[in-house]
Amino acid sequence: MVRDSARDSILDAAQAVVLERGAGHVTLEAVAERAGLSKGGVLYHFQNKDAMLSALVDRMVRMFQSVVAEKRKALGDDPERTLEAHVEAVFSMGDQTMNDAACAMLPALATNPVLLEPLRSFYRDHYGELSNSTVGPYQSAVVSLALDGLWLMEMLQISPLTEDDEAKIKLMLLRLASKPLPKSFTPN
Amino acid sequence: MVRDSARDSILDAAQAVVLERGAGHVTLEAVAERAGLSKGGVLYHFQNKDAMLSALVDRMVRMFQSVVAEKRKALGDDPERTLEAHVEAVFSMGDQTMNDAACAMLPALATNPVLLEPLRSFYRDHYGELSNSTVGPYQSAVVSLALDGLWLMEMLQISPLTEDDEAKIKLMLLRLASKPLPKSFTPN
DNA sequence: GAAACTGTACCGTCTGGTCGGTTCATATAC
DNA sequence: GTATATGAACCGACCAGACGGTACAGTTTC
Repeated sequence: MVRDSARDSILDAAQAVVLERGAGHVTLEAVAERAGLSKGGVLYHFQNKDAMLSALVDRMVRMFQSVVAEKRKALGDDPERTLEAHVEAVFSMGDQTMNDAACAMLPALATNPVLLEPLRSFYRDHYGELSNSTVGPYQSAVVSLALDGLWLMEMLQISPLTEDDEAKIKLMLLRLASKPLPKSFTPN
Repeated sequence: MVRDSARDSILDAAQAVVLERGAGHVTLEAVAERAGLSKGGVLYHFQNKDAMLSALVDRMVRMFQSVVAEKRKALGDDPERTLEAHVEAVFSMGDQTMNDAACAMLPALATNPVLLEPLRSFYRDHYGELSNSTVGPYQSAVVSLALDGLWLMEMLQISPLTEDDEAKIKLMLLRLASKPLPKSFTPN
């Protein structure tokens, strides 16, 4: 994880602005002020606003990918266990980082959905890999969707789940990610 | 479902604008043009922009609640089967309506997260009810989170799932919503 | 003719983006 | 070792356009 300090501190500032004022109020001036420089300074580092928002999405996707890769490595780089790695990754991030992820995606979604392309491509790859899982594509999808649901809760800041709840849910998801369900639960 | 034709057609137009130009480009003028009247006309029906976005959220939450209520009734108004009703409701909506729901929430999220309060209150109630389910709170939560995940996919327009996939997933979720998992999957 | 509705003109503000500086550290020349 | 030059980082004034909102006049409906 290499940090270009100037660019990264601007992106950090942008996320902070999302958190404090909402995704629709991410202006160049607001970001500049939060980052401790002027609008001109921000535009020196990013060609335009879209480039900044795009970088925000990009950075977050890469970060998450690296966490997944790390967890996958810890599980022996077994393609059948990618889903487990995914579950581990999400829960290892914690609410804070999950919120950061939301703050990175929301401005892009608000101003120009095209900027979410890196995220879309990530999801395509991810769902593509799910067919390799021990538990089959549909059970995998359910687990994966539940993780996304957790993310949505964080994004809209409406999660009514306690940490204890989340720990229990993690356990259940880990088992659902590694052990096929009895036939009475599966389609066909 | 009572429709105040003028107000509702403006709200429809607003959702269309979200779909076509993105949540950040929902301006009074754009909505007016799409609805076939002028900005003044829109502002006659809604005190200001926030009121319009708020009405958008409100309408969607009420719509979804009524669908859930309908499905619950069809299942005999059994508190233990509320979760099943919820699953049925989500899948009965289809991609189109799910997308509409996203289009109703996104502008509020972008301009003023406070406007999402009706949605938050809905989720609080919903998760409160989950403890009554036959399948216990954690399994319920997993099912519910998966539904939210589906919604998120639609919201970010990144769902790589085919209709066939979704049908299979629905089946699995319905079973997970009505039959407790074997002990080997549950915490404790 | 009153109430409901719609259009038009306009104002003040905000925003993205441009552009011509300024600072300052480092490199090069002599 | 001093003078000159270079380039990266950044500032701040400014502009054109978009936006939310107001005021008010006109139209339609009953």
